[in-house]
Amino acid sequence: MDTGLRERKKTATRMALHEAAVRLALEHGPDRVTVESIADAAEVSRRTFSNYFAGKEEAIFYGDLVRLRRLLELVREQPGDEPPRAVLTTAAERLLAESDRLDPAWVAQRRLLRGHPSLAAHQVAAYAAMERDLTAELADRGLSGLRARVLAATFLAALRAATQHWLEHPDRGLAEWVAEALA
Amino acid sequence: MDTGLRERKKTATRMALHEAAVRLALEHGPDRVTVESIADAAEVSRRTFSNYFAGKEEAIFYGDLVRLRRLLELVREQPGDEPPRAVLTTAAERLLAESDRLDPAWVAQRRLLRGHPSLAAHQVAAYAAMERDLTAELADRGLSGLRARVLAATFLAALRAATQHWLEHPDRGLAEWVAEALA
DNA sequence: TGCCCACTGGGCAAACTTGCACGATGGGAA
DNA sequence: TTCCCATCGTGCAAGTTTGCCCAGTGGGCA
Repeated sequence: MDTGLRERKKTATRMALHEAAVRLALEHGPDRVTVESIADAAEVSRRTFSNYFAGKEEAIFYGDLVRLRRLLELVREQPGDEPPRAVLTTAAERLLAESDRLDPAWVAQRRLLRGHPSLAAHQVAAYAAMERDLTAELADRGLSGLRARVLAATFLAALRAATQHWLEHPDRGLAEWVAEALA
Repeated sequence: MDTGLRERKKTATRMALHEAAVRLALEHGPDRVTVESIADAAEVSRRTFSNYFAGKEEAIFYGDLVRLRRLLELVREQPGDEPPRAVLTTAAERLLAESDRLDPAWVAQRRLLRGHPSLAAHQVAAYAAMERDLTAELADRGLSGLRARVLAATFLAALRAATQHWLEHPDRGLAEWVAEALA
């Protein structure tokens, strides 16, 4: 972490844009939100928005990107001699443990954005990028190319499915659904 | 007023620095405050502080400067054929009317800063600058150079004296003291 | 006395933001 | 269809902030 003022302000601006984008998308619906209104809400010029995000979808899904990056980090910081599947399930457990998101706003957000065509494309793209990185990480841990690819793909698919399922059946905790899906 | 984003942010930064400077001076005493601590409190670099103010005293007295500038503005916007003394007293009345400063923080601030040598010098300088501008304005209204100078000087002196007096005898309103001093 | 150290003001380059302009895109009205 | 208009992405110049620098100042201490 760079504790410099410049770096902190950039992070703050990125977060302000992300949060403004999510809030406005929830308030008015994802397609009735303009880049300009997001920039205004974040106290920043329209041009500056473009310096941070390629489009409003990217701004909306920035939270997911952070989450996925954190997951990759959790995978990487585990010892190299662990069995790959254990590494993945442990990482998933820790991710859920450190972000106890019973935050109802987050749930509402996911519910609203789910299934929205232009947004879904971006979410898929984010997962695809993560799949690449995760595959590389697993290959570094000795798996063959094919096995790494398959494991990464199925792991992320299971994660996504469990989250989706949890949104529709919040009677049990997300962690339980994830555990079941990974098994 | 320029409603542009750039201009608004500059104003916000200047105000943040001014308010941080006053707050810290009140908390820790005027000389135990460093430029760096002011900049930190305003979420800005030490270098940026220097882009706005020449020193911490200037930052502390920026509020007074704004007040004095507003007074000059109130003088200027009055019709040119008014008697000069009436112009001044009217301007003073309006200034007091629009800023009903019974704000106890402001009083505490003035009490603390009053008499502090390094600060007093700057306050005097601010009044001197205003005296110049006010003299010029009065000269534009037809007064001879000497009369303009004297009227400006006595008017500002009366204002300052009334404020000072009010700080020590807050039993009557500031407006009353000012009215009496001007008479 | 001389030395150290915190604080300051300001030069400078690099990084960042803003404002503006221009072309591209797409939806809706004539 | 064709035209209009809102929105968008992006290049560019000007304005602003940051970080690093260094020299000057003044208080405290050996």
